[in-house]
Amino acid sequence: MSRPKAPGAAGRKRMQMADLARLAGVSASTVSRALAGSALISEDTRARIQTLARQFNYTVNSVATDLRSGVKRTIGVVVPYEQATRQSFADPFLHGMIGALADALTERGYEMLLSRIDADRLDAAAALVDGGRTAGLILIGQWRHHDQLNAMAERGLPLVVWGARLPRQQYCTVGGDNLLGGRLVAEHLLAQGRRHMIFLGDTGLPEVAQRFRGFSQALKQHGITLGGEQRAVVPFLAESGRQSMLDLIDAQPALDAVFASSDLLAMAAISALRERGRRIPEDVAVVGYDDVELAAHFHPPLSTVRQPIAAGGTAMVEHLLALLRGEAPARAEVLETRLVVRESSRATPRVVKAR
Amino acid sequence: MSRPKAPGAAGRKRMQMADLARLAGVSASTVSRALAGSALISEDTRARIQTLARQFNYTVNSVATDLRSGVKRTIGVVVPYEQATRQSFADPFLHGMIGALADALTERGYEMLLSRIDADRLDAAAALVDGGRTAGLILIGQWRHHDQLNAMAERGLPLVVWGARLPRQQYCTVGGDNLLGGRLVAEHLLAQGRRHMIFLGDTGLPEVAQRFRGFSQALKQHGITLGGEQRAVVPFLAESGRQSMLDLIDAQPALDAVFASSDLLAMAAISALRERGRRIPEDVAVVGYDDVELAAHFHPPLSTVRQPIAAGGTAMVEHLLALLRGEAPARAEVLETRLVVRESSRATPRVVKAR
DNA sequence: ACGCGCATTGCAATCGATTGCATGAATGGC
DNA sequence: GCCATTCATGCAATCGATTGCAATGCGCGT
Repeated sequence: MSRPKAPGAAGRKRMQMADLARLAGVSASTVSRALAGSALISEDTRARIQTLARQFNYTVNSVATDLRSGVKRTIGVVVPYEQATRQSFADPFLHGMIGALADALTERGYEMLLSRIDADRLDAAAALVDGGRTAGLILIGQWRHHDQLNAMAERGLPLVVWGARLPRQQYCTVGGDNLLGGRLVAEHLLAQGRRHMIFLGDTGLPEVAQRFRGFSQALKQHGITLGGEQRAVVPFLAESGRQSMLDLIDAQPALDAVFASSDLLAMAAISALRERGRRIPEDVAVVGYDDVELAAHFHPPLSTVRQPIAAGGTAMVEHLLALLRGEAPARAEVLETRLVVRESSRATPRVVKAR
Repeated sequence: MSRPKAPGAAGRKRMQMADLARLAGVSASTVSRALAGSALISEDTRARIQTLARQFNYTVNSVATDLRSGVKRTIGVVVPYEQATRQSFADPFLHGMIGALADALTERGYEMLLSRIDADRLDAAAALVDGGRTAGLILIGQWRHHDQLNAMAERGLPLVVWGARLPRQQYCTVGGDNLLGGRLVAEHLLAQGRRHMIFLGDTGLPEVAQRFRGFSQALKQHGITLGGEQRAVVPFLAESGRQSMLDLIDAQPALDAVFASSDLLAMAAISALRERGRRIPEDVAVVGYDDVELAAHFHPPLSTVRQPIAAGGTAMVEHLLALLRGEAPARAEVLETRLVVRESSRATPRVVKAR
């Protein structure tokens, strides 16, 4: 007797295993095994039950399954955001990363719970695992709280983090070679004859700090020292990047190269440079970081440091699943990192000024 | 007796309510009520238990809670992808939308399960609800399967879709006014003296079809008819956009305006136009759609049709929660849609040719 | 001193599945 | 034709919480 369902309301009761069992004239155990594809069930019973299930739109309640079986097929992907700047989903890099993780998880039969948390309380993410909702965590970025991440890992929380390799690190990271990335950019810009460099990015974040270190160390080897005034600490936001760049141009009219720690910042910087009448790359060379999809279609096409995002997503998922299998945690995986040179930093039609 | 935990392994058993009850010297019922903030529990018992819970990193197992209480605090956000083109996360618009949804859901105490599905089997998303994992669904885009969405809604599935208002629609949509958007672009381009227009986008998708209709209808009112050769059916992918644009330029050298159905396509088109030596906007005006963050920082800054993404995210969540409360479903909400004119289509320094 | 009411707390059933073990039917060996 | 196997299925306990109802203890009025 199918009672008339309330018009459009959620009044309809969902069918459950016992109902299907009744329909099939078997016990719930049999239905459970049949749908799980157990070898204990005869071929025709299984077929009959599966057909019935499809007919009635029945799907096993995975909440109950998870509870009983104890295995979870959901992974928490955590995107921190800074309270102050509301910075978070702004950067296209993040977008690519989430897509890569979604792919990797889906392929392996896992679901993805996407969660935003305050970047100052990374450890709040632990509630997703403590509360039994997810089997493990993937955190995008270390932000300013290496210590919190270490504490979580020491507590035995299955955790993989996108970011930089750091001293005394207890958790597993996957990331690019930021030191190398910075160095490559420095060498490239030097080879183009640039001398007055600017660095754009928040060096309070480990990855950015390493990019800066690689950059400035390589410059120093060539006799160029980067002072504090050649560096603007800006969050990964287009508008801040543009504003900082405008200030820097006014303060240092001689600048002839900019290394931005993300493509978004690089594009914003280019926008600002144009406002001040600088030509790219003739007057100023600009290099970004990440090689997001749009970088190639920007004008001028953006030189940038490429990190293999898809491979990164896969690596993070693999490391996490290994952790969940109880394998010993890898400390850090460093992915291939290389410079992609496009128009925004190519050639220097302008004569290099004597120093 | 805390057994020594296997080094870094997942061997550690999670604490549960009964354990905490033992520690506090009360029953599990009391712990449950105390943590839920029930008025039945005395103030000091509650405080004692809550302190204890914090001390031991105890978090109520929400899988068990959901099962028993029947209320779910998780919403499925579904991002379809086209098998053929692997198109999905590519468009920055999507990125903004996911961010807006994450914000809206988090604010209201819901979690977000992000799921990718085949755009040809939108109804596969129903498994998230049928399987009890999520309370309802938010689908981004109607793609080519209005019928599947109707069937899901008729089945009583709590569902809200981002997209266009369509005839005989049984489900709730939230979206911009695509017809108006298309018309605004047409009128703007005409006002700039443009006459040879090109439309870029996959008109197999309802939203794009409406943008095209608004665009071509407005043109027709001004005596301009858009033939099939003035329209390229391309997916939302940068590389396809660029390639189609190159072909169009070669086939129709006289073109002086391009309306792309997404900012990503517009940027790719600009990139292609430049390759062929066309100046933007002097030779060709380009207008995009969405007003993604980068549009303003592109070169030249991109004219585009703006849809309020954050408001859209909030609206979708509100409609879905209303559905879950059993309220009568709204059929469609159409958001404010307006043209943002920037450099890419501004002015026409070139003398308008006599017709 | 007794009974009543109120404020707390515990017992036990329940949510919807999974799974070890027991059971019953069919088959095969001798 | 009877017992030992094998195969398929059912019973009942269980996962970790929530919640209606019963029980306890206490204060207080009379």
